[in-house]
Amino acid sequence: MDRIQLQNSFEAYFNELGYDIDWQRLTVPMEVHVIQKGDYLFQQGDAANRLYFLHSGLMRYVSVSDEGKEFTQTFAKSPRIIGSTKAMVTETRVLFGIQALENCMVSSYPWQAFYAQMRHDMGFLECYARFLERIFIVKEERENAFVKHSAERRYLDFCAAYPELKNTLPQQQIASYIGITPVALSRIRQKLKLSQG
Amino acid sequence: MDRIQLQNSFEAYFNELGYDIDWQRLTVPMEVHVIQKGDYLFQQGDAANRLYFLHSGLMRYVSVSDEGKEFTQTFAKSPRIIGSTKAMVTETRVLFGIQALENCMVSSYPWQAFYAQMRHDMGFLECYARFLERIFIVKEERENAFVKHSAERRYLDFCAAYPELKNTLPQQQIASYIGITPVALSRIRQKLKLSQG
DNA sequence: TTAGGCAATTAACCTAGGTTAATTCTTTCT
DNA sequence: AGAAAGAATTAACCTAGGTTAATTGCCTAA
Repeated sequence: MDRIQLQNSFEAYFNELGYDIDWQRLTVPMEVHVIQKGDYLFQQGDAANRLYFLHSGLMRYVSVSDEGKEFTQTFAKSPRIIGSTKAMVTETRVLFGIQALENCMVSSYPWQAFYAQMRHDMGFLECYARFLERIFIVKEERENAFVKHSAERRYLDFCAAYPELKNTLPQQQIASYIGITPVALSRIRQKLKLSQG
Repeated sequence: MDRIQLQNSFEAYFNELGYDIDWQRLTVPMEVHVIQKGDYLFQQGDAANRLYFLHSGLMRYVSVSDEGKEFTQTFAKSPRIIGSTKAMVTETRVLFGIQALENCMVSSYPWQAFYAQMRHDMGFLECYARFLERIFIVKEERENAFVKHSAERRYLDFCAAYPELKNTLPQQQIASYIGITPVALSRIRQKLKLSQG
């Protein structure tokens, strides 16, 4: 994939929402990142104030607590916008890293410059609003799950939501997405196996 | 407060962000709601697809689990936009109710009609994006708190974030915001009292 | 003024999930 | 094929917070 193709598929991702966007405005140079499985696009604590787009591959958002425990906030499957909205918007350091679970192809723009050019485009603004609405709703649903559901229920929900990841991902990562230890996940799986064949 | 004043203070809230908004576009009729302390603006399960604005008073977002336990998602202090972004945007039933903790004055517009008129205004679209960015970041911070911090730490954070509510709110509500039972909160307070005067 | 009702505290007991560590199962590397 | 490293399981024990219930304190209404 060359730069033109990357640029095209980035634009196509937005255009699919059906808004009219004038991409001629955008002259900020795009960067390309090739991330090998296991490596990080950026690490927790970096100044990652860029808009990233995942062209191919699978990544996860992972943050580490003071006590050194990993928590997986999200799995992100291409094609998709990725990055930290908070770090982009508030120019603060990012609270999680993004790690490649497969070899990944990513492109990016510096957000401030990108937004300065695109904010004059109504179609883009609406797309951006749709994007923010969506990620907000997902976060709210996750808050809901953590507060109201048991670990077992969260595991079952994970299996339903990501049937393809259920068998390919190491269980440590699944556990850290659910918010429990690998030991506890193993116990839960054991229990489920016994109770329903 | 008459309707004109309510309309003005609603508009002023947006205008303060510094974007230029042409409110002439907005012809959808505003509704006014006076909610007595303890009553609900809307209940969990309602079709609350309106944009609400809290002019005066204090409210909380409260959702009830299948087992009948209350969870307080947010406290909202005037002046502020309130309501369910998810219910507005996806036209689904709302997953929480909004209860008045003091007598409250609220105005509202039907979101679909409101957005249909205002989406052609760039200033409004940018305001809306700023709003969505902000509520997303808050949700993300809360996710973070639930996953990484103990109940004790969440209580201390609550006290720091809402010093004025700490003493006026019944402890059941504080507990339900922190995500624990009133009994557990009482225990935590006891422990803190002993350990540091 | 007192009775009734709710909020908060305290205590005793229970449970989901954490911690540590030993064991087995899988990969991968040579 | 065999060794070494990592992933998952299992078991024993621990802890934060839930549950139930009794006790106390506080407010309100007759």
